[in-house]
Amino acid sequence: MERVISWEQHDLINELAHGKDLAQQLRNHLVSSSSSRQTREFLVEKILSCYQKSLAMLNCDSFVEEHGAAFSIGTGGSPKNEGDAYKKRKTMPRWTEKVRVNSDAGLEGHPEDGYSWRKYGQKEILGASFPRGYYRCTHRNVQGCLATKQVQRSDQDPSVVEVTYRGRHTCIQARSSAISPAPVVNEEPPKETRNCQETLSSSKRGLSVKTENLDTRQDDGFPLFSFSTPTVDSENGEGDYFVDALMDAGFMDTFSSPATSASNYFSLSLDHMANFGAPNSVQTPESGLTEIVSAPTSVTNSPMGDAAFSAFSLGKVDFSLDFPFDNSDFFHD
DNA sequence: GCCATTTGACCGAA
DNA sequence: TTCGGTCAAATGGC
Repeated sequence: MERVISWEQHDLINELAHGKDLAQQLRNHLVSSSSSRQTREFLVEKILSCYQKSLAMLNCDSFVEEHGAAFSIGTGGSPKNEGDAYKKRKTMPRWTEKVRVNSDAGLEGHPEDGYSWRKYGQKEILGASFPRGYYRCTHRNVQGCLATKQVQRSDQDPSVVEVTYRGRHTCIQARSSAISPAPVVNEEPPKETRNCQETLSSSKRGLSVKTENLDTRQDDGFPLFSFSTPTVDSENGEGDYFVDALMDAGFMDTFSSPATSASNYFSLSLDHMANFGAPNSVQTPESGLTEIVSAPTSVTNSPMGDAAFSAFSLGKVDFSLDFPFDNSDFFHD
C-alpha cells in the first residue's frame, strides 16, 4: 500500500505544477514589453494543454486504459516481482501506429521508424490473415534497451501495417546513425548504418503514419500523435535531451514514442490535429483514411512541445524556422 | 566469424 | 487449454 503517491497523482501534480510555472512565465511576458505576442500565445496554449492533460488524468480509468498499463501502478497494477523482465515489459507503455506502406516500398519490409530493430519472432495470430512479426531494439544486449515492437499487416488493408510499440528506447544508438542532415537515398549506406538509412529511404518511399493508442478513442482531445525528428547529435545525449524536453513540455509524457528520435518525418493524425486547430490543408489527398500526415520537415532536435500545434495553427508545416524553440523561457525547469 | 532472420519450442496469462 | 509473446538453435548472407 505504501506507494504513497500513485503515478497518476504524481503526474497530475507535475502537470499542475507545470501549468503554474507556465502561468508565471506568461505573467512575466505580459509585463514585458519585449515579449512577442507569439510567445504569449504559445504559453497560453501550453497552459491550456496542461489543464487538458490534468483533466484527462482525473478521468483516471480511461486514462489508464488509454495510456497503457504503466500508469496503472499505484492502483494495484504494479508487478509482483519487479525484477521479472517479462512482467516488467508488460507494464511498459504501449501504443500503436498504423503505417501505410506504399506498394513500391515492398510488402515484406516492416515500416522503419528511425530505430534499428532486430526481428526475434514471428507468429500466426488467430483471426489474422497475416503473421505478426516481433522486433526488439538491436541494442538491447549492449545498452539494455527494452523497446520492442510488433508489426502486423492489416487484414482490411494489406497496405497498412499496424505497429505496436512497447517501451521507451533507452539506447542512444541508432538515432545518431539514422540521422543525416541530407540523406542520400539511393546511396548504399555503410553496413553499420544500413538499418537507419533504410529507415529514411523507406520513409521517403512513402510511409504515412497514423498514431493511435491501442483500444482507444481520443475523444477527450488528448493530443496523441507521433513525430519523428532527426536527432542531430545524439552522441552527446541531445537525443535524449530532446525526448526529455518533449516530456517536459507535456508533449509525450504519457507514453513514449519511437518517433521521438529519429526519422526525418513529422507525422500527425489529423484526428488529433483537428483538436488543435490544424489546417485541413495538410490532409493527404490520396488517402481515403483519416488522414495521415507525413510531412518532411526540418524539425530537428529542438524541443517544441505544443509549439508544434501553435505552428500548425499558424499554417506552418516547417515550423522550426521561425519559432523560438530554443528560447529557454519555454522549457526551463 | 559476425550478425540478422527464421522457426519450432517454451512459458505465462487468461 | 489456448493463445500471444519470447527464447534460442539453425541457417544464411556478407
